[in-house]
Amino acid sequence: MATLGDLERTVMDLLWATTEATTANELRDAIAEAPAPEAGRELAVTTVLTVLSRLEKKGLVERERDSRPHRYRAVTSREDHTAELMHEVLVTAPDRDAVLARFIGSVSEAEAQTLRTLLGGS
Amino acid sequence: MATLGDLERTVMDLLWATTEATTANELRDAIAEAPAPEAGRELAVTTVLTVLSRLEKKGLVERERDSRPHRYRAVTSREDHTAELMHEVLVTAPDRDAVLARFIGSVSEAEAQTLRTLLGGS
DNA sequence: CGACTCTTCTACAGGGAGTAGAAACCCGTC
DNA sequence: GACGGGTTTCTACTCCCTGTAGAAGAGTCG
Repeated sequence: MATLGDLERTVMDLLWATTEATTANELRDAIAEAPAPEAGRELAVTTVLTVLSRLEKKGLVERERDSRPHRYRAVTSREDHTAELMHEVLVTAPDRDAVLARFIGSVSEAEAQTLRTLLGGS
Repeated sequence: MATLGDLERTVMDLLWATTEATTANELRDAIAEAPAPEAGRELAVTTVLTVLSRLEKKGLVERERDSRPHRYRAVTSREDHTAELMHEVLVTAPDRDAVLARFIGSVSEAEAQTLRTLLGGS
């Protein structure tokens, strides 16, 4: 299961936040001007590039190699990725129904309502 | 998010498979005689003890310190643990409803049915 | 060609996990 | 009360992942 480091996570969050393909330099700047938790981290652009390469290897990011400063974009949306992770976790247990039962117990009422709607009648 | 290594996972699987508190030696033997993936790994008992200590530190395992060969047991059931992990993953995304929508799309029909039942009418 | 920018290579430190030996501990027995 | 054998704790080492970045290589525009 692809687990992300802090910086990798930060980069993915930025990529997920936009539909535009982004350059390493733009990401570098975005990280520097980020809010609270990431408080102006002045990273070298090579650092960002290394992280992007690793994310690419993990299949989370793809790059446009032909545009001059390469541009990167997330392969899947954050929602797809998160849902996929949840599913991966789910299938690690033999008794999935039991897991789902506990899981349902842990979500808010609003989320439960969302689920009812999603699951439709029948 | 407490992510487990291979051996840690193997140990947890064994502890989850029984309600009995188990000793390091018993675990060592169980691993050696395990099926397919774990094909007879002859570990030193100290190795198992180290892993158990780490699992204890992670809060996944507790031990009976007073019984002579210490006995270990899983703190939560596999199902609880898995459901908790799923929830942790879910809350990493800002748009949880969207994640749930994707998630529902990824489960089997049988599981969807289970969810409908769990969520009850209304 | 030359200067500048961008990318790739290479490297290192720090931390988690697998693995286990050495040392310390506990208890029953001679 | 010291000895021996099983237990537990300490310490350590390796490997891999992640954060971090410099040095070297490559592409581009004048």
